[in-house]
Amino acid sequence: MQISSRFTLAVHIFACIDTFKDDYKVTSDFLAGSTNVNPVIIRKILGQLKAAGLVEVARGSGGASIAKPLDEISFLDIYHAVECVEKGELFHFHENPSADCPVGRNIHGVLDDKLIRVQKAMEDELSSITMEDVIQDTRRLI
Amino acid sequence: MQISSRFTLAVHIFACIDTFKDDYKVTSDFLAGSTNVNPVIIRKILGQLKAAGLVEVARGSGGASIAKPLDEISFLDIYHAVECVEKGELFHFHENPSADCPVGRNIHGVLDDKLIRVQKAMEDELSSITMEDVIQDTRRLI
DNA sequence: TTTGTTGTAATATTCTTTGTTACAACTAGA
DNA sequence: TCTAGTTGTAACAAAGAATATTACAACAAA
Repeated sequence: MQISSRFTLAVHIFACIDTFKDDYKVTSDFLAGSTNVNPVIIRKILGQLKAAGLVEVARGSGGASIAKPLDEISFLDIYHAVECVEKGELFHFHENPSADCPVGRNIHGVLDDKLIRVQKAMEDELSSITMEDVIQDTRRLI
Repeated sequence: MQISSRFTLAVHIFACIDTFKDDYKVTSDFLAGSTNVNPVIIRKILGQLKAAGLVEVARGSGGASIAKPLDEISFLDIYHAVECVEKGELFHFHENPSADCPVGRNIHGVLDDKLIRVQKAMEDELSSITMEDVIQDTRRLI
């Protein structure tokens, strides 16, 4: 399985808010148009980003804005905010290895630290990329 | 979403084959018992590992064996063999960003290389761990 | 008060994973 | 050759997750 598109959606949302902040009120409908994703999904993601302190959303009057300097918003912040992976565990372990088998009994003890190493390598790379990088590349391309 | 349990299952399968190779015929039923997973699922994974040249499976008489030295079987080999992630793309990109929006039009151009960097960091770490490591730790614990 | 928006619930749809049943093809050994 | 046990695979079921959709109350600004 792949990591939920909520992640790329969230990055897209940030890019839109920053790009259009001076010219448009960036609402969930506006973002739904740019991403081609249902506005309710957008609102849910905005809610998660808001809960993580990454954006502010104007209830009633409408519109979203970015709550922090772009270089302080890393991909890892976004990834955690939108909960792409349950309980923070990248690998789905088979649930009930047999306790009667020497291998089944010890497979968690053997594997867990290795899986965490892999996950950490990925998260370290995520934390090295920020929305500042994305916005600079976006401006260059537009 | 998490990475399919086929990955941890495959590692478990290798550990079982190596541990029990001298004392038992390691069949899909045997492995189903150790992992607590349906034997048909086990056979499907064994089929994928066989297609990747990592194991041999005796049709008819039954039983699986490991096809290569343990230190030449990396987690990345296994991960690719069992196709945990479709098309090798770790991140699921939202499908149809709007071509009418400057951001939607360019989001792939901006994001793709960054996502590949993250994926590569993970795969590099996967390739640094081998079944030899797993077997040594398993023997220590048993 | 009107208008447009957010937050959220409820439900539907689609997709993927995993489980299950069934059985033909196969191999070794009696 | 026959038997017993196994693999490979198809077909289908069940469960779970992601995403879409509809609906509407709460809200804020003009």
